[in-house]
Amino acid sequence: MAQPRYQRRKEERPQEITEAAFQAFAEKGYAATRVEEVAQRAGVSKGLLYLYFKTKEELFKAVIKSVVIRRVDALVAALEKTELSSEDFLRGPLLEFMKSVPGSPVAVVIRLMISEGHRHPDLVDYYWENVVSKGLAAISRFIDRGVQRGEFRATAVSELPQLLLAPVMLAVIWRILFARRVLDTNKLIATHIDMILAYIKA
Amino acid sequence: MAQPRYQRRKEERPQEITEAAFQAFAEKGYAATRVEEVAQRAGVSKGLLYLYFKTKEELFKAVIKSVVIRRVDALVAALEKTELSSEDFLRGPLLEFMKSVPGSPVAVVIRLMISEGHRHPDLVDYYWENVVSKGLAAISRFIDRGVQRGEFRATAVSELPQLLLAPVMLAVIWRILFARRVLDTNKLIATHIDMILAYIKA
DNA sequence: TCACTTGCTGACTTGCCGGTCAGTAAGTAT
DNA sequence: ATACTTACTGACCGGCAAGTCAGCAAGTGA
Repeated sequence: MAQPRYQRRKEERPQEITEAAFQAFAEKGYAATRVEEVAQRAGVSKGLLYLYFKTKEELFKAVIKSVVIRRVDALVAALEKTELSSEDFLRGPLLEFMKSVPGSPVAVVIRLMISEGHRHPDLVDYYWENVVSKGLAAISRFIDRGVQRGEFRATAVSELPQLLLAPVMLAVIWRILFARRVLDTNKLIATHIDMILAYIKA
Repeated sequence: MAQPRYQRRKEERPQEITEAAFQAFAEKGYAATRVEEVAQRAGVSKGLLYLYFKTKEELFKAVIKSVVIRRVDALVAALEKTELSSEDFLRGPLLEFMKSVPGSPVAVVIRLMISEGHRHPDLVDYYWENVVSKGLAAISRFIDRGVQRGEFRATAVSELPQLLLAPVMLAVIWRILFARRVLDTNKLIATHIDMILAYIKA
């Protein structure tokens, strides 16, 4: 016996803490989550948390970044490198990606950004540069490529890639607000893609 | 001289206070707004505020309800009573309505609901029953009417009225997060309506 | 095994903010 | 005028949660 009261794990702590924080923020939002609770979930004392993160706000930023970083690049790469026809790509990989968002950590991040973005403008900038603008630009290029290949006709969609993502946004919000009310978000998104294609196909 | 220090205005106070609260919540969000600040904006002491609203939470609910109540019924009525062709109605009054949302108090309410909804489930229910479900049902009926009249073909849009509103949602979120980055939300919404029509027209 | 470094703990401090209430003065009735 | 009601004020209280720090003990190396 004489279980040691704790183990030293300098390397792993930050990730363990951000993961615990993500869980907590996802459930309660940022403002309503106590730092002490994050520490508990991470199996750590509050004091230690403050060794790794100077303030609660810094912890918040770390959480957002940890979720965001991986996600987008995969999508962008897929958009650039696919050898499918544009239509097949929209109906395949992109559709799957879009359907996955509302149930993913990204949805949590969106909620946090909407609630707390105001007070973290530098974080909004970061999110903009590393996620939103990259993603939108890649979609724009993808559409343009379709136009050049003669698969699509020239439409306003090229300059408004947001149009593609609109139902994803709605689905995310829906899940946040009305989790209990039924909405077939998959069908919503699939129908929307169908509609887009009907509109832009040459 | 001898300005009286205050005037008694029993009748007007509640509205004055909810209006001040709306402003404050719009700028800072609910959690970050101090009751004292709301009182100041309303030109009133904190104590008086607590005479009219039992708690900060009750004030919050009053604010949401005051914004929401008027709005939807007008839309629903317009959807039922219009004598325009379905296409003209979509391209006219409905488009105008949709374009107006991102800059209206409704956008603020949406933000507040997303941030704080979790902790006010009864408010979410209220919002659902009095706004969302009513509005969506009216749109569904409108589409169905178009189908019956032979203006539209039968599509999944009847069961997914959310599809129509998706770009409005995105525009609202965009304004909240990326106010400074340009997005022609009017064009976004107009193009979307165009697309919907191309998809469902008989 | 003993001296030493440092990851880690948890009780404490501090300041803020929702909510209270004793007192004050604006309006009213007589 | 004068007595009375009540809308309104603002100093105060209590609790809560962010952030601190003196001390403790897990690991390390000789």
